[in-house]
Amino acid sequence: MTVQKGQPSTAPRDGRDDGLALESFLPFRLVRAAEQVSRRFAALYRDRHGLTRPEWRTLANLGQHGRMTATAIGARAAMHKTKVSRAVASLERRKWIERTTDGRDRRIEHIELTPEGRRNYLDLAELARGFEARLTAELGPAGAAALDRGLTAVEAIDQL
Amino acid sequence: MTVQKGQPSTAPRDGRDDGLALESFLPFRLVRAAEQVSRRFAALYRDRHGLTRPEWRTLANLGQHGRMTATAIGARAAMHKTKVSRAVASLERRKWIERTTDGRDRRIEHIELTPEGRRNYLDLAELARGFEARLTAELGPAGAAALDRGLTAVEAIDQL
DNA sequence: CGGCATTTGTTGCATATGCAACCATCCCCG
DNA sequence: CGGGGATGGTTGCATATGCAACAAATGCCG
Repeated sequence: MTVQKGQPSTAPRDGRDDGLALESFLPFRLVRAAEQVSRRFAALYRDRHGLTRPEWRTLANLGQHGRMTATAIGARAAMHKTKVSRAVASLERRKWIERTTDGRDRRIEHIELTPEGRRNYLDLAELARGFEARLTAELGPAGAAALDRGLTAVEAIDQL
Repeated sequence: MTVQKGQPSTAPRDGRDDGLALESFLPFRLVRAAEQVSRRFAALYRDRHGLTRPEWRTLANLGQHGRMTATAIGARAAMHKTKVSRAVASLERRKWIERTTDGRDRRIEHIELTPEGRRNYLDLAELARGFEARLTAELGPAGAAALDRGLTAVEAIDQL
């Protein structure tokens, strides 16, 4: 059987130049790698404290930077403002954070860890450092260095 | 003010060895890079054909490999079987694919592109190649090569 | 032969998410 | 002053997702 002009068959085209090899397609590989790593790390803080990813990221930012507004958290954590809003509400219910309305501009809320929140942040930070160390070890020195440079290149892109 | 032993302050700890610098934390960077790239590519096929990501991945696999089962699609596309099931149902409603129950094992369904499905696959494959070319150009030769090696290292991990 | 475990795929359910609309507040200027 | 527009944050709604339970079919093995 021969493929006719203008009547493409539905047979596989692996390797043909009009198709696509998904397993080497960069966006696919990037997402799959991110999901693989992220799921494993997320399982750690989920099992330990029942945190979601937006909550973990919010906590991590507050632990690192101290008092912040919700907008600032969203910018640093690359999260949609609704995610931040819900994560902050949840962490407040846990009493891991406190809000204070700004005195001059009452739209703004300053968010801050409570002592309990900080304790849990430090605990999770240690968990994170350990995870990253194991990950880096698995990647090997060359692999880890390459990934770092590759991600730096992606981070430098602001438009496609 | 001094931090007391056993009474940690809630002040920022940027750079201290008991905290975490999120902006250099590998899982975070990986997820953020993946989301940035993936969102832009997803916008292309969403605007062009109204496809979701599971639908795109299913189509890409069928286009590349020809007739497949749902399980095989899930394995290659790294998707949960419910995602595959729903994507297949949706593509079937569009008449881009057809199912055939296997003669010997009637649990198995063979899934295959229709001619219309193949046309759209080829169209999207071209879109994908163009996107990847632009992405690679933005990364630069060194960045793209580093990313490739880094992702290869991640792909080699099977356990943490 | 017959029952139990396995495999393939679907669906109910609860949660997570993004968008858009919204409220409250503030700022800019005419 | 005062109204239009911008900003900070929350919420309703529709969709997307994963998990667990499920049905159907098969195969293993006593």
